[in-house]
Amino acid sequence: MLGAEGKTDLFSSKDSVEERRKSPLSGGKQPAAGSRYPEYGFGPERYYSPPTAPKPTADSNTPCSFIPYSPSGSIYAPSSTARYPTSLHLGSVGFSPSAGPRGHFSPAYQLGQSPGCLYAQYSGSGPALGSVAIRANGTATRAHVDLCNRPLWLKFHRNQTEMIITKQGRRMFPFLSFNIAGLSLTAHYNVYVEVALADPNHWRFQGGKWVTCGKADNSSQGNKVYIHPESPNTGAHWMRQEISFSKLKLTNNKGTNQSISRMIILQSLHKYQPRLHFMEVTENSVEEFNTDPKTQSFIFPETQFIAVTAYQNTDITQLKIDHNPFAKGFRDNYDSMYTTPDNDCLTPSPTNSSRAHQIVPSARYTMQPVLQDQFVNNFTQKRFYNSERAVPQTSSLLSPQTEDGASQRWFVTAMQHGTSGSTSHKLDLTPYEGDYSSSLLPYGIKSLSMQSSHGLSYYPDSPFSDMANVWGPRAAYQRKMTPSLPWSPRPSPTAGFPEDSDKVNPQFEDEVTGGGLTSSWAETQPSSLSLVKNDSYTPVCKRRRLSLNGPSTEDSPVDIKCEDIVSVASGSYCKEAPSSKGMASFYSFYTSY
DNA sequence: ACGCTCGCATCAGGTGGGAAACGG
DNA sequence: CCGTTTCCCACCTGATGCGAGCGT
Repeated sequence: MLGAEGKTDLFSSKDSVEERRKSPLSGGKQPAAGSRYPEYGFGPERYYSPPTAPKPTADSNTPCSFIPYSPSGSIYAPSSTARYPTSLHLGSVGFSPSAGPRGHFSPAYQLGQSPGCLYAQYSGSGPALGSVAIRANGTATRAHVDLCNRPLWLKFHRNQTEMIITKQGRRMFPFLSFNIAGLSLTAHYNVYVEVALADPNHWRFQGGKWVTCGKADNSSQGNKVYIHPESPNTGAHWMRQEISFSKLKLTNNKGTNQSISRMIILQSLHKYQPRLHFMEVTENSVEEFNTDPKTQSFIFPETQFIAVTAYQNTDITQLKIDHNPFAKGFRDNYDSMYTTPDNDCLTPSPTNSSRAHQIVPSARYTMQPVLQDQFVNNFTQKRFYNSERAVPQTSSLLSPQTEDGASQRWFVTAMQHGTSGSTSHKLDLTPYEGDYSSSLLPYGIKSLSMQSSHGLSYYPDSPFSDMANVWGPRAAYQRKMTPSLPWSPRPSPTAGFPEDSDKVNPQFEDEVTGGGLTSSWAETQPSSLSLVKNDSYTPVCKRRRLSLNGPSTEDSPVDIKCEDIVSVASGSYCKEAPSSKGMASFYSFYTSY
């Protein structure tokens, strides 16, 4: 059930967006380039949803004006608009057996309606939204989106994700990052994220729990949309790499003049649901915002969060500290993290977790399910992508991408029903319980944790910039290209790199098919990783608050192992690199820090 | 001489903690 | 009074510029 959440299919095909807009920082027109990914998709019969969505209201200030199709469920429509019944939720009414229960790449569930509110009774039973966009020519275009860092999102979601909002704007963490497939290669799209109220309540953190406290302030004004700076761009472009919104900032400053392009204005203590939109545009309609372009929208319930000006739940705080590189200075020392009661999954090794995350290659290229973290590591890319872009998707017995899908459970631990009190808003992860023991590495592997280090790129932007160095113009343009005017000529990233299709597609295919990972390397990798840890770890005590929720130990072993798995998987990734030079770099890297 | 790579230093910006300020 | 917001701090990452070293 939960497995379907990682992948969502559009639920709204033809959507009139009130604030249809073009990015001022548009990318350029790009000749149709070979897509790295074929138009993967599933039969329309499985994802069909009403192609004709109701026209949105003209209330541009209302997030819900973007929501043409109510079954999106998780978005709360302020009473003022009253377009969306609060009882809507995502129902799991369809299941794709062909895709298999593979977690990240699990089949999408068809969107359905059923009693209950998604936001009020989040069961996680049918988060994936499916639908089919009907093209003008009558042929259905199927697009589906993967939430790249879904495992990390799930970690946060278990504790009710909180996002800091500040006057100057605070980046989201985890940030939104997607992979999409199924777009028209040549069609142009604007990609943007909208953050809408997820429910009608005002929330308060009380007694270690998030509880509702009155009604939400529906009068919220201000920008709720963040347009991806590379918009507009071709479907080929969007499908080529992760679509990252790492620069998206959240603010509570309604007076900010940056809000339109860079910030989304939210209200503290309100629950929000980010939504991804792909708006197909045509050259002729670039400046015509009154046209009615096709818009495909996606919702990932696990990205729901409560906006706060200060963290309330210390578990969330710890998760942020453990996973956000910019908060590395707040990380506790290794020993305490493994001896204190709260060394649960939320606080895996500051070292291994971060390194593991860093070492994770772009989810785009393979280990997405394994790599539960946000980051794409430029270190990894620098050292491995150049020698073998086809990454080790195939690498490891540790990969969650096992065909049986059990590995997915690695990244999802049991709900802590008693801890946050917001269980009703959490994904029901129980289906993932019980399989840890059979699929996880020995705890001892913890020793393989790697010291988090510096100089690593966490955000997709950087990785790509590094890839630029390694892959040449194809990747280089990703970063070096400056936001250009709409439709400005842009090099075709794939045109000059015919190998892309050869190397990347197979990977993607592997993802889809649940390509297995070789296990041989896993037996050897630990030693090197252990060495790393021993050499690099330096205990540092930092202040740390204790969670009001108390230790959540039930799943800690799982997460710990999970982290380790990532580390090991990363190692496998390294080993996969055919270049001995790359390996040398790898080892020197770890021994030097 | 020129171009390239590498390492270092610097700076901008992101992070959560904690105390003070604010407001109902 | 209490909950929330704001501000400042130390710490960290990442981008950039510069110079040294090396090869052509």
